[in-house]
Amino acid sequence: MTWVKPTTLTTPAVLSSAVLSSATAAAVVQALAPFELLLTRHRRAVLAVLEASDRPLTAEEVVRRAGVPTSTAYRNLAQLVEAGVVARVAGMGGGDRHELAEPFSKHHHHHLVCVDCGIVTDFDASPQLEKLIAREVESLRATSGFQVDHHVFDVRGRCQACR
Amino acid sequence: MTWVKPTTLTTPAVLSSAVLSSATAAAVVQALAPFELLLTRHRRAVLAVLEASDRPLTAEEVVRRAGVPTSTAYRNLAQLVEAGVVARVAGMGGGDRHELAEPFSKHHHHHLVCVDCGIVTDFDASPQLEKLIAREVESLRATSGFQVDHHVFDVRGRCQACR
DNA sequence: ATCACGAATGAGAATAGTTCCCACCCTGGT
DNA sequence: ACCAGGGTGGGAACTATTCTCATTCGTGAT
Repeated sequence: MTWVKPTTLTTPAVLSSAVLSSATAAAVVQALAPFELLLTRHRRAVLAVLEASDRPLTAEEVVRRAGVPTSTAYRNLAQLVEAGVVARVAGMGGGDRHELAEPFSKHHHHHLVCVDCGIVTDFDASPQLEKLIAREVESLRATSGFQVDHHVFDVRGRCQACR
Repeated sequence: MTWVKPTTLTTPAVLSSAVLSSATAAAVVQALAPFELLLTRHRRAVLAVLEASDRPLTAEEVVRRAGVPTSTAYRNLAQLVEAGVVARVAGMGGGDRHELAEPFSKHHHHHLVCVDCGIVTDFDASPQLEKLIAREVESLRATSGFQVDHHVFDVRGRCQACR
């Protein structure tokens, strides 16, 4: 009996069950175009798990949840960050974390980082604070030679589970 | 002629020229005591270069500037962070950065992080913003189960050199 | 001073996270 | 069907960090 090549991956093996919302997909395609990047099924899977998660994910978590090979996941995450579709959140061990960049995610938010387990959860700051931060960032842009991309307001401590 | 052991390191070879201020040293000794950590000459050298620097340093920079062996530098930095004498600042590549923790450094400040070269420089936020942040953190402590250690307000972008 | 003992050291091995390499695959255009 | 260009994936290579353990140091008691 001759060996037969398994069915090609039109129905990929273990890819994420999460599906990228079509609105996001459309916006992402726009954002990727200038970089000559296509929205492939792997990139779609990566973005889908990020969109589905309520907190930023490590590269390894993305690999597991999206069912994408490690090297592809890293490459795609880096390219998506480059294109501004994904934001990297600096963690304190266990690697950096990733989430959809602000224009593509639900809304502006900040992070609660557990210094023990490294888990990052989201929270909203008061509008007052946001306004004041915006003003501060603007004045920094004016006075320093710094080209400001964005700001980070993270709170660090110990989550309930780790206490 | 018999071999003679070289002079012991009472005058260490290439250790940092920076000297830890005696006020800081005294406070550090207090802080280390509960952890059964001594203020050794290596730890003193590490703290001295951190105190002398106007920006947070990577572990490798500490190794070079303090003239301390790599494994010792990492071990000591970790212990000093544990004891709350040193603060780790999450960078975005090229490794985490370290500075004296707030009670031991000159004053409260925030960071300007270059996303290209990773250099971190310090800046002060307006008192208003600080006040508002403090209030926000307090309400977080109250509403979430989170035990808040401290907050991070960093601004990211591109430094003049990298533009 | 000397001793005893726990803390500290340091060279290299071991790990974790990430990037790189490169031959092969897939898709869209002709 | 063929070609061109981006995409893929397994593993090697790299980098930052932690671990291991025999040796040395520092401090407090004698």
